[in-house]
Amino acid sequence: MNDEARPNSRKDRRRESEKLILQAAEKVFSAAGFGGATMQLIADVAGLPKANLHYYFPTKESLYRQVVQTIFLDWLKAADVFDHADGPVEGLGAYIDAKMEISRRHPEGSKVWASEVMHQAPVIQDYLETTLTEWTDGRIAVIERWIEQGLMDPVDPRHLLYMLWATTQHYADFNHQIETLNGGDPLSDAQWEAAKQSVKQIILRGIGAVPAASAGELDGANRAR
Amino acid sequence: MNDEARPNSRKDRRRESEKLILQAAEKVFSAAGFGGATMQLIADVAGLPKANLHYYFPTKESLYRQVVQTIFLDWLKAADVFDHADGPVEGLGAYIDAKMEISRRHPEGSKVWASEVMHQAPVIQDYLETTLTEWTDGRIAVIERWIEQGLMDPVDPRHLLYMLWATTQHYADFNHQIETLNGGDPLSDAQWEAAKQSVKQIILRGIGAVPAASAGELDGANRAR
DNA sequence: CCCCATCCTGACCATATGGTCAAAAACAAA
DNA sequence: TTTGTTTTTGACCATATGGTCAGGATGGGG
Repeated sequence: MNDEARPNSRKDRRRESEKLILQAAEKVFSAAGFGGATMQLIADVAGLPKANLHYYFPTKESLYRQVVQTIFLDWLKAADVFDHADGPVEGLGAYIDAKMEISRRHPEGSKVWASEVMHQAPVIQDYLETTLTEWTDGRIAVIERWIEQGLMDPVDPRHLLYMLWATTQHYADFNHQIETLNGGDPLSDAQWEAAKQSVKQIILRGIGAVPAASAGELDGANRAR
Repeated sequence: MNDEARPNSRKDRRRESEKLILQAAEKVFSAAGFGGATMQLIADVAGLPKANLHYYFPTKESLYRQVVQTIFLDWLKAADVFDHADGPVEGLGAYIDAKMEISRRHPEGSKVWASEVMHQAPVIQDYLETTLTEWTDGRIAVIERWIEQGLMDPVDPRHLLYMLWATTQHYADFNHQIETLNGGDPLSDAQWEAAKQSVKQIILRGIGAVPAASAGELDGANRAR
């Protein structure tokens, strides 16, 4: 009976309830925006009485903050693939794949994030100024190194990053528009694959990316434009 | 005295009032979303009593619908540059320039549009299904012709369009994030120019675009990949 | 078995909001 | 000036919403 490691400790159940509420909240916030979302609707989606939400999250804003925070952390984690790569083809390719996958599997989170930023980031401004700024600076350094190594053309790293964010997140934030233009159907597996390939192809070609493998041989040979 | 052509006819004043309200509404909707916007705040921004808004626009939703509609029409008009071009370098280049300029001058409109689409287009779904679908199909045909003429690589036109929308609108929808990452300052003239150049360079290079001028000479010579 | 902390919830409250309305003001036409 | 129409607006209403609270249920530890 007790071979199962403490199935329902107090902390566990609390964590489960919080998670349930957070998931419902993410759905509702993503579908209606912060202003349009109601605690009642979130409660209905979670299958809990409204007062129960307020037991775990004292205010609507605190709940919203948690949702946005969680999304941001997931986003950061997925961005790690950037580092474990020797060159832009591998690094950016993996990054695009990872972000496209997120856009496909969790479009709600992306929408909440987009909405938050569009509204002047009222609750996560500090994240933008600290964590995101640091992360961005780090990635810019990586890209600049790739440029120096002749692995890609000299493009403004900042705008390249914006382009990566824009294109990948577009498939989440505007999925409704994309579906409508697709005859009302969600993208098929093949179509998602095509989307990934298109994005990777255009961007990697657009920056003149060279596989890191060939770098060892050529070294700085193709440094000049 | 009457050399001025009927300065204040009834219709004129009505149009002016409507315009004033629509502009205020665009600001507020863009800053707070449909759900977060209040008629009272729109009225304050417009400098009119709230009841007056309801004289011109019976409901909040009708006002919102007008705002979105106007934005969409502006967007369509700007997209015409696409047609008056012989090849991708000129056509897509001009299109990117035009959309970047809109993102810079009227980020509010772009945000309202993004918000509307993110929320499943509750009020302009019909536009997506009719006008936007037709416009998209037309542009896809143009791009396919360019590909046939060997003016660019064979890329999926649909995903290319999404990429154009995503990258250009990103500078409007996420302008707050971009400003934060820019040290809290808006992009300077030079930075906007750099953004435009980066986007154009990467995309045009990414699709292997060739100036139409060289097409007359080479014709289909470089058709194969 | 009892106790106490944690958890749950129906009922309730204060406020904000979209929208209405009747009366006044403005104004063009006669 | 008079008249009829359009426009303006303060006061008002019904409702929805975020949040509170007191009392009850639950369940682990003694």
